[in-house]
Amino acid sequence: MQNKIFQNFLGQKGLKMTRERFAVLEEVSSVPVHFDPEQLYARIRESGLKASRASVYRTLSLLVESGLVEKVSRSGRGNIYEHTYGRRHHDHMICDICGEIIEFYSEDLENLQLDICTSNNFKGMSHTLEIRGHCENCRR
Amino acid sequence: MQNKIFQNFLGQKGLKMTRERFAVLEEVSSVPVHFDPEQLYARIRESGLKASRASVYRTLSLLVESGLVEKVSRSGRGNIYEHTYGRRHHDHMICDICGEIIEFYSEDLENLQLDICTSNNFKGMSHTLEIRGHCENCRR
DNA sequence: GTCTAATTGAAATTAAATCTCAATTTCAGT
DNA sequence: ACTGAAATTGAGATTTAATTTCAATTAGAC
Repeated sequence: MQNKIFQNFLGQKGLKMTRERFAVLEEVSSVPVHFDPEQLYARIRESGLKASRASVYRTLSLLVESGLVEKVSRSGRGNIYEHTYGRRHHDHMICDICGEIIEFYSEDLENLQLDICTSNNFKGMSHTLEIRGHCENCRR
Repeated sequence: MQNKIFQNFLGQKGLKMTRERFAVLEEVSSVPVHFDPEQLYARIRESGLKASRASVYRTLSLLVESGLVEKVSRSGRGNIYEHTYGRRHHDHMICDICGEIIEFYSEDLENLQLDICTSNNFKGMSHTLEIRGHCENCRR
């Protein structure tokens, strides 16, 4: 599972699996799917776990590198991350009014992007598609 | 042209066309297509024009609202904007290595997004697609 | 020209994220 | 289990981006 994955990732890079890194991964698993670093830090403090703000940010970067977490958006002030372990890739619609985040996935969309990368001789590693507008509820 | 457009926009909102706002729009027109607010501010200082940092940020928001400027990305630290007057919508590939920004446009991609919005009962107003990876030059 | 509401700018403030560096911890090699 | 080198940590300082404050100024309707 994800602990093993993270441990392998760290091993490959000659990094150590510390108590703090474990705590961050632990909390990432229990936090809502979309979260921001400060939220995560606050929750770690509340739960018995321990990791400084610096470690939270540092570990978050490693988790992104390892593929367990993705940076979702930078619409507002800070970054929003999401826990991606066991969830397939998807993109987001964000309601400008109520802030709701709707996830969607389209095979066609993914393929189209691959084609576009190919024809530009670009090696696409990741992407973010964010559609902003008004959600179902706010359309009235 | 764009001055008129901005003026109309301001008029409609009961806002005033000030020297400072004019200066910002002026400089947006001469700056490279992709720019960040601090760059813009620096260039305004250099040229004879005058507008405080606060006014630059404030005006930039208005320009986005008016449609003359778009927020492109928030990949790194600050926001990147682009001047969109007279240019059609497009998306971006950003090289993780050298930072190069490649623009692209795909009718199919746009249509696909429309379909996706429709089937989610979402009224899409704008979107940002950012593909990150390695550009042609950096692939070796 | 007058008047009022909008706007400005300098500096303080907020907020997110990163950096510093002495003290601590991990873990590979024994 | 012990040791030592190298990685990691945390508290607080720092950086950077952006926003806010508010008294003084200015635009523009009348």
